[in-house]
Amino acid sequence: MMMMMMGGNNQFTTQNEGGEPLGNNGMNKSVVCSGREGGIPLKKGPWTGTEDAVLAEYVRSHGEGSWNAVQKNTGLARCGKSCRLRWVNHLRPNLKKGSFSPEEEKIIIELHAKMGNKWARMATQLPGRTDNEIKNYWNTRVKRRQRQGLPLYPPDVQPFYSQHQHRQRHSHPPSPIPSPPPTTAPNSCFSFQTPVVSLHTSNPMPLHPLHIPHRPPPQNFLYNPHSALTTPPLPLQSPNSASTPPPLPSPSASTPPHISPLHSPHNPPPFPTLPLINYPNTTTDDDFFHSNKRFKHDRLQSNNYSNNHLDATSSSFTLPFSPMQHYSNRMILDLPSSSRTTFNHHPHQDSGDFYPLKMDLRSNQINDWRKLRAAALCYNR
DNA sequence: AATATAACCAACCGCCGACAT
DNA sequence: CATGTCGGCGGTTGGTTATAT
Repeated sequence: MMMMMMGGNNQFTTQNEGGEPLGNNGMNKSVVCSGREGGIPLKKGPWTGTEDAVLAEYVRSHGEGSWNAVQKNTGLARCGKSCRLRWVNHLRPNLKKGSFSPEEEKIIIELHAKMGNKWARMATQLPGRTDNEIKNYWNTRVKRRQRQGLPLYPPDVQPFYSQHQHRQRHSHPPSPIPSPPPTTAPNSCFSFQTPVVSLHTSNPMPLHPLHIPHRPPPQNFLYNPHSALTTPPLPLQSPNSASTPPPLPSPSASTPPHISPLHSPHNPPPFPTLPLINYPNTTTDDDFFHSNKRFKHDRLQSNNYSNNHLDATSSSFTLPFSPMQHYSNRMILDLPSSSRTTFNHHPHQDSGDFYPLKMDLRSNQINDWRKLRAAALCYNR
């Protein structure tokens, strides 16, 4: 418990005697997962390692799907949606972590040019990557390119847009930036709107790296939830950008120009917009990325990661660490995964491959998360 | 050293379609 | 056929960290 208080972050799990969450974290808005199932108040916010272990063990035993059964059968105070998301984005095997490789980035750009914001579909083309990762990457890229006044797509990538828009999933504009309603402006400027396309690729979903059969409902193993605290939110920032680029020609003669919600003769964009493709003298992606300090840093981290971590494609290794054993011992640091602690972990001394207590640290503070995940999955295998 | 900004990331929300009842 | 449930998807939010000023 003392270790919970350590570190550069003052967020830590607090709970009362019954394990009822006292504090909240920033994610804790209105409850979408009904908030309470079977009398157990559902927890929100960052996952702890213990919760991860419970979920991973459950999926290992019973297979994917029936996510709502997780809470019922394990006592894990998470709604089915949350369990599924956690599994898909963090716990399932063969997930790649770390920065995207240049090749992956190129693929993402090409895929986005082809299919727009179809993150899940794009993820099927990038083994080990999740739609959330791709989405985050793209959104960051959009912001960065906009701020830099650079085109979203490199010159060799031509966005391909369909004849008509797909259904709009939401009534509100899907833009990360407030924008006027779409118009029929003939010229296509940089747009945050989803350029939905007619997909030529009907690639089937690749086989799941870990084929987990569905199994009948399980025996229960109960779990005691915990909670997290938070800090107040920060104000949003408005983007600033470079000069307005010249209008672009339609991507193809057979397809109508992409309609930008940011550009209209009647509703001029509230801020300069970017072109969808590059101009002759603009910086290429690679130029930009390699002049980007954060990018270099990420590459460095990525290299370190690949040097210090196991092969992402490997899903069949074992560790002395057993998450469930750890869980059952209840000798845990059940910090929320948003918590930071000065955990005495030395990446260059990992050769011992023993990870005490880490199950209950935030996932992104666990350097060898893949090992941890694999350990959870390989337990008792 | 302190503050501001950018980038990254995890997780939530609402909507939708498929399916069961 | 209507309704409810569940799982999936895309958009968005907000916390944390790294870097710049």
